[in-house]
Amino acid sequence: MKDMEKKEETGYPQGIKWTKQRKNVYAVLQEATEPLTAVQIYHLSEKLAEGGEYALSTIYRILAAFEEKGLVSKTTWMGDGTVVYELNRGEHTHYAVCLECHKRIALQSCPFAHIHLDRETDGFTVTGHKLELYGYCKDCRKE
Amino acid sequence: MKDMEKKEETGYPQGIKWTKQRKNVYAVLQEATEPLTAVQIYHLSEKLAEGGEYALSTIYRILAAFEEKGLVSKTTWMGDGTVVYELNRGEHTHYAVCLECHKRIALQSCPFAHIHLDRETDGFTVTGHKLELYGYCKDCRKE
DNA sequence: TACTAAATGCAAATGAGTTGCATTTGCATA
DNA sequence: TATGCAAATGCAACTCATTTGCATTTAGTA
Repeated sequence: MKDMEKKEETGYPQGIKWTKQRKNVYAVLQEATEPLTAVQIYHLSEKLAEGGEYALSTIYRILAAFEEKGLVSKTTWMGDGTVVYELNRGEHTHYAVCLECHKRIALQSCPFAHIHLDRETDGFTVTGHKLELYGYCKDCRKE
Repeated sequence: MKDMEKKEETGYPQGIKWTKQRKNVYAVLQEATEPLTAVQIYHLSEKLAEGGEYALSTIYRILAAFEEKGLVSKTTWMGDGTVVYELNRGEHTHYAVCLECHKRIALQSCPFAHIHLDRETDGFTVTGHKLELYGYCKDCRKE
């Protein structure tokens, strides 16, 4: 009871069992500047753990648990279907993907910010969207 | 030489070896009203073949070949990463996906038809895009 | 019609992700 | 602080989609 405040001080969302592997996965996601694959998260977490070996299946279970709690969102790169995870920070980001070098460039703003998407989809209530642009980045652009 | 015209009469794009399995895959794709998975194409082609058994690996190889020739485009449903194939008909279609029943509703038009997407992505030349809307269809909408 | 490179079938391999089960561990409570 | 148990973990085996090597067949040409 008296530890209630202490628990909140941890900075971790409540209502989850905070094992060391979960803490590490969470830390990895917080430091990430881009969505990551499960395998990337797995390697980065093991690096944080220094010597501790993790089971990949545990990473998948942790990510599934985080997703269920609304902590993490799971998406796929549209181009190739790669599944990636990122911390749910409230905003959403779209990417432009270079067809040559496969680099991803985050768009500063969502092109739909001021567009009503639901106009044409009669009967359908739009709650979200995903967008990916394709083309060539300035390094790969053919001249 | 004298068969040149006959070959063109087949209606098949030239420059590819037209085996019976390729003809069937092509026919399946032409009849399709939606992008299909490799396994769906596999079953539908076998149905067309009436008794002839196909190797699934052949279907994958045919689809890869068609894609390389620019005949087919391979994409993924963004939501779940399912890989699907469709004939390259020049136009592109976006879908609204119901989060409840997973039905896909094709949008009649592309919201970007008259929007310049490249404005904000300085240095990046946009050549294409993918969009998926999420929400609830009229049957599943919560009231 | 015969030849050859490309296409096919088959079976085995790969890679991502999942699952069952025995063991370990947060964390709530006594 | 010690204790108990539900939840989390590790491991290995499994599934599912896709790929690959290799021997055989076949379309299209010379």
